Amino acid sequence: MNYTDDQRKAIETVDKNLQIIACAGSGKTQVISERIAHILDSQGVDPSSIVAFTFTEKAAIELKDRIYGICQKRLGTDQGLGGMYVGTIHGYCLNLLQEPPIYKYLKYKVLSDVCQRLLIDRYSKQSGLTETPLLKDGYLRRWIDSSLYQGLVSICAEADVDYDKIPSGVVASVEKYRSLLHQHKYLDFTTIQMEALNALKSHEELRNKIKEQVRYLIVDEYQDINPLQERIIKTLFDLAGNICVVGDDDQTIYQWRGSDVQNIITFKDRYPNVDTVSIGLNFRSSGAIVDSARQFVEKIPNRLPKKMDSSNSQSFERGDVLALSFKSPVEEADWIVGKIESLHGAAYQDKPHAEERGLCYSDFAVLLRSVKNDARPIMDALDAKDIPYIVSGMDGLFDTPEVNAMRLVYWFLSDYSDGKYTPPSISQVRKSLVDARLGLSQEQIDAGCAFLEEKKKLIPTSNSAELHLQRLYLDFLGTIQLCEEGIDAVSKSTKRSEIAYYNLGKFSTVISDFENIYFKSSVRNLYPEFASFLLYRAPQYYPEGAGENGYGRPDAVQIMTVHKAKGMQWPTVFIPCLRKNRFPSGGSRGRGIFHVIPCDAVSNAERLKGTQEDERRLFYVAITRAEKYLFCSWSPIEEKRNSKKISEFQTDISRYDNITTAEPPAKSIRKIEGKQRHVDLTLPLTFSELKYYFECPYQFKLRFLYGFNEPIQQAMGFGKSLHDALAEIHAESIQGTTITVSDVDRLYEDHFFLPFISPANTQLKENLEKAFKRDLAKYIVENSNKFDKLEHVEKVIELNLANGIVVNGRIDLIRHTETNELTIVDFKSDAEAQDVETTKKQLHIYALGYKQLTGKSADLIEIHNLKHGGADREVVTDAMINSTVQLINEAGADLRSNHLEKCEDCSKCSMKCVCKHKDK
DNA sequence: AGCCAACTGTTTTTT
DNA sequence: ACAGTTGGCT
Repeated sequence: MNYTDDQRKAIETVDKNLQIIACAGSGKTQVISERIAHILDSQGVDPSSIVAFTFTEKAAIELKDRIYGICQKRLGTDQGLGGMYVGTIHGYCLNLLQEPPIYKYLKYKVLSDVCQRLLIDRYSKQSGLTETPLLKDGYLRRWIDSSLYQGLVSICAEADVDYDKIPSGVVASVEKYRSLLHQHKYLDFTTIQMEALNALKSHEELRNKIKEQVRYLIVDEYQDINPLQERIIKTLFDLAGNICVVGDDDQTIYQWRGSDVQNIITFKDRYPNVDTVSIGLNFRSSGAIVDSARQFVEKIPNRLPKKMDSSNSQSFERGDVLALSFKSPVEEADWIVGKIESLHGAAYQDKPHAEERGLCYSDFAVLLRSVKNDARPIMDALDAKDIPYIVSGMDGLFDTPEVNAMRLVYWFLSDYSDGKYTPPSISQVRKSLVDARLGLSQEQIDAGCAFLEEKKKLIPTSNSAELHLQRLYLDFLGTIQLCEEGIDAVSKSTKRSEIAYYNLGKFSTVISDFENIYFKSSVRNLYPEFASFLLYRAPQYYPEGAGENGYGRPDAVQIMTVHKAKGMQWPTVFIPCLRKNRFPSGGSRGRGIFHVIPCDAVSNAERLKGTQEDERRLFYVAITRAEKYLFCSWSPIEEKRNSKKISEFQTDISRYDNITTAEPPAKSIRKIEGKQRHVDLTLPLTFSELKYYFECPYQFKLRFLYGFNEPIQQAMGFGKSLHDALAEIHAESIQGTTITVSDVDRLYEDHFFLPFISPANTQLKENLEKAFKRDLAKYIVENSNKFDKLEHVEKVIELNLANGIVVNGRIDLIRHTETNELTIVDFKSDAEAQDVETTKKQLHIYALGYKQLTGKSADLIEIHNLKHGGADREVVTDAMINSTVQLINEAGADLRSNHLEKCEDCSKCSMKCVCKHKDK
């Protein structure tokens, strides 16, 4: 590959600290990958001395893939590369907290955004929510201000905050929230980083471990780092000694979420011995687009100096870049769809000298400031012409008929009413089930209604597990004998069944989120709480997502926000709806965090409110997504007061020479056969996912593509507790500590945690406690003679297969036998009813992954049953491993083609309620 | 130019 | 829920 002088300098500067300013389309990922390969190659360092942070998990996968590719080609091997850390800061911090020498956080669970808000609301007083005073007067209110409070608790930890300026009531509330998290053993995304920073600063063992291991720190998207993350980076740098940050101050788009562009602007003043390289040649877009983008972004004051040029990899003809006005959104949408039709199939070269191909629907993107508010007319226009599209970010899961029916089901069961809503009758529920067009017969619906009426009677008095929300959901779907194939029968559109199942699966996820927090409520209270959640809050928490599921790349027009589009590119980009108050955004009004804390308590607080400059950077990101065709447009919405005027950005770009404000007369466009752009898509899988595929491919689909979940059980956490205790035993043994039966009580205190057990169920709790101590003691007695032969605990492996499949997993234990055979060990508590054959496949994958990581082959695999003691042992052979690899490859092919068939044996399957056929 | 009632409502990643 | 924008009216 040929590099420009600047790119080459960026790649080869490894002994000094480095700041790379990478403009849009400048080949940033390639340069970072090449630089990392260069470090490995020329410095001869161990891959595990490299830590690279990316902004998203998706970016991490892409970067890793690129590094592996280069190393394989250059060094002829990818051995050991799994030891490198390439991933998000969050992921790295979580690893720090859950790997030796820290054991405390093993039992902690990461709280998702939705669950965090549920927790805050459920414990509205203990979380500090309703005790948080406003600056004027009054307090934050339950349900209404919880998302504000969520923002507040993160800002307090993530921003540079002057606590002296924050009202003491607010400080006390945030402290209450943090102790609530600890009490329930939760980590939210902010706390992960906060605690990791504390550990990095004060845990000497951890500091030594990192100091020994890490040499090179690389931070991508450095402009979107928040102050807390910067503190983590600085602390790591002090231990590692070398840092390279990559970013572009012009593309800072997450400042409203706390990222601070000052980090990149002042980087060279804050770190020693820094070289700066600006890579500014744009290989993506035509000269006209790059010129326009440059003119547009140069109006921002205080930018880092940089040159921006186009390599002219796309030619420009007048008319390729337009800024148009229309009379109404409908007219605007119709024009867009017309343009898509006229360019569909147009001959296109992805790069100079590349083979020509015809443009496909997936080569068109519609980028919006607000999908929720502006996507509708465009979707309607695409629907009218039967053009496939994918929208991301639309609300409306709860507007779909099938989810609406399920919401009525729970509303009916709960009998929930308040000033605004009264519960539906069974006939309304029946009607909603009919309207959902799920292919149900009269008899099936009758059976379902009878089931509901019967269960409803039990709710006020019973606390049976049968009545927990998820159990009842699956039982109800089983009673009406729902099956995916049945749905097509009533509908002509073939996709209807997948969409309905996807939405119903999402509803199962909604229940899981809710029960995660509310599981211990009595059934009597659970239902009304859930009903009010479904009525008031859930609709805003969950986006409609059908369409983006699956592992394939559908040939469809993409409709998304500019934020989502960051890092992507298309031959053709539409940026419509450029109205005043929309783009640049008029901003949000109403109560915000600065009604709770004063502005001057947070340094650089402006950024959190959103400024014109931020909007300008966002628009710059939008236009630089286009390769050749860029169509900006606007139209007034007559009936909306604030939507009648043109965006100042549209006016601005209309002045530029290359931009044409009226469409030139149509020319004939040469069309050839369409072909989707080739992209190597890696397919990341974890072993726990793959396990379900091995059991039944359709079950995999139900769980991971649709989102169906199993009911929560009170004993959940038992196997995990044992597992965590074993991890500590082994890790401490490797350190030379002698572990004996006398440690069991301490291990019990540190690791035994059952998040869902009801306090009333003392019998179960006692039994599990005893089982925990007994199993652990038995294991120590039977195995402590081998504790001096351990090699690794909880070894992370990443298995890369030739066709882009990457399997992630963790090996419980690796040790030697008396005769020095290398053994891969896995522990099963009796509660985990995993089939032995499946476990063997798991260990074969681990054996292969271990070989890829270390070059060493395992001789044996060993499966321990902790309840009964003893272990099964088997010799590892190439034939066994090859047949497992074969199976994974088949799985990959099936996943990519969405060909996930039902298996024969449903007897043990917990998903059979939503699988079995009508006639069985 | 200044006043005021009517109107209106963003973006989302992180295990 | 609330506060900034808009546009009609003085």
